[in-house]
Amino acid sequence: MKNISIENYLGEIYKLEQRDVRVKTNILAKKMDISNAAVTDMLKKLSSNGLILYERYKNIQLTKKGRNYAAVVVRRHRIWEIFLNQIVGLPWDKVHDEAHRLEHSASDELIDRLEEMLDYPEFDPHGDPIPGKDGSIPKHKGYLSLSKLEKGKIAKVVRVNDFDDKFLIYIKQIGIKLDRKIKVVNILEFDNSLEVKINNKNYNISRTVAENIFVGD
Amino acid sequence: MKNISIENYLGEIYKLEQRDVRVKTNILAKKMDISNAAVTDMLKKLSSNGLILYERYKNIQLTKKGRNYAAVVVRRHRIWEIFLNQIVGLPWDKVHDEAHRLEHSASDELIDRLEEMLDYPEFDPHGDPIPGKDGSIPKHKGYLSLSKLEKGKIAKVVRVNDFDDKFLIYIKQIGIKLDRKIKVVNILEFDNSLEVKINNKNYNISRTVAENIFVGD
DNA sequence: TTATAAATTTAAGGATACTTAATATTTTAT
DNA sequence: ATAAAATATTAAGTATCCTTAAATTTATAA
Repeated sequence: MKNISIENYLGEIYKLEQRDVRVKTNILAKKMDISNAAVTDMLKKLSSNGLILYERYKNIQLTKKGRNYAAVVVRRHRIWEIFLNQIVGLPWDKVHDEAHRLEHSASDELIDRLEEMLDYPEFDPHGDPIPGKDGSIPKHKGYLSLSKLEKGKIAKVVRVNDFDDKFLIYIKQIGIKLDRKIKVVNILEFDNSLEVKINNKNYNISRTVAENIFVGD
Repeated sequence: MKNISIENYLGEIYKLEQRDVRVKTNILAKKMDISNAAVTDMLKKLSSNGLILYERYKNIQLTKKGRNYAAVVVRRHRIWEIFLNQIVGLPWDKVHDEAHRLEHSASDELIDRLEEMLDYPEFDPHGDPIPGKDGSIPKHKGYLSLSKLEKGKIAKVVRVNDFDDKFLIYIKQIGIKLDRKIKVVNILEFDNSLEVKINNKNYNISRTVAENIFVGD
């Protein structure tokens, strides 16, 4: 039987590693809203199961075995997200939590069937890649953060960070969605915020917001 | 947060009550493949939560509160079953187990959305009724067990018991599905088995099989 | 450099939902 | 009616995954 707790830890670690974040007890505890002590306990368990490399007080890393398993978990999650968005019609900002609960419950056969229904998508509704069965990860072309896009340039949104519903609701409200074109009109020196043009309207967005939006060709 | 274990117990008790089966420790233990002792423990908990009426060594019964909650659980399960069967295209004999895992994970909003997509169905793929939000239970017309149908009569299948995949696979293989017409050609005295006509072919089915198939007008 | 802050781990303990073994009660068959 | 069988409960214990508090280690900043 699937160990839901282990799967959740692996998924979180995997997503952090993908973003090149150093994975530490503290971060995991905050992500999962549990105590640091609980995380330490579980890290020992993951380590003894050969899923992570772990030394006291050091950063942790997935082993090959751990990464393979984690990719399966993340794959399930993202396929559910697309399914809920495209087939069921749930809005962008609702699919993450729902998929998080469903991701441990579906059989491999069901996930495969959903993937088939969706015609083998490469990216989920937030632009996050769907790991293949072999663990391979699709890449966006010309990928960079909106906060790094030069003044005057235009690019299209290919991914947004999905860890905060309120953020998603906010950017949806100003017209940001996948494939939408954005122009950086100006970068304001005094607070580093950006003036951007979306759908022919100008908005001022904070640097923090821009850092969580990613564009590509 | 939902207590999955409690929900599973309530669902099982509810389904037994619907079939007018006396609900006892033993039956629950077998259904859920756990020890009698574990069931006794949980019955005390359900009782102290006001979900069942429980006295040592006696049959148990859902309270109003317990029945309302159980109806929600069963409702979720059966809506998932129909969704998996009709929208996702899973076969008859696969949907039960899959739905059982998914039934605790979906939000109320998702269940409502699935129900809407399915155009508010009354019965699941096995013919079991979907409890309404108010706990009301749709009824089949002229409902009775195939084993009670008189010799020479024809009726259509409206429900089959779903507690055994192998049973479902067997009856599917001889052409039995919902709305299919069945004629009782003969009842064999020496073993009470039935000769039935399905799709213009004759089959001999055991009394046990017939008892798990239900027909109506 | 060193004091302080932050992060991490250890220790002790709690809730949940199981287990097996022993005991108690009810049911069934003679 | 009563012995045997079946069922149910209690008791003791386990695994999992959390908690808080105290101790340890690492990082930061004066």
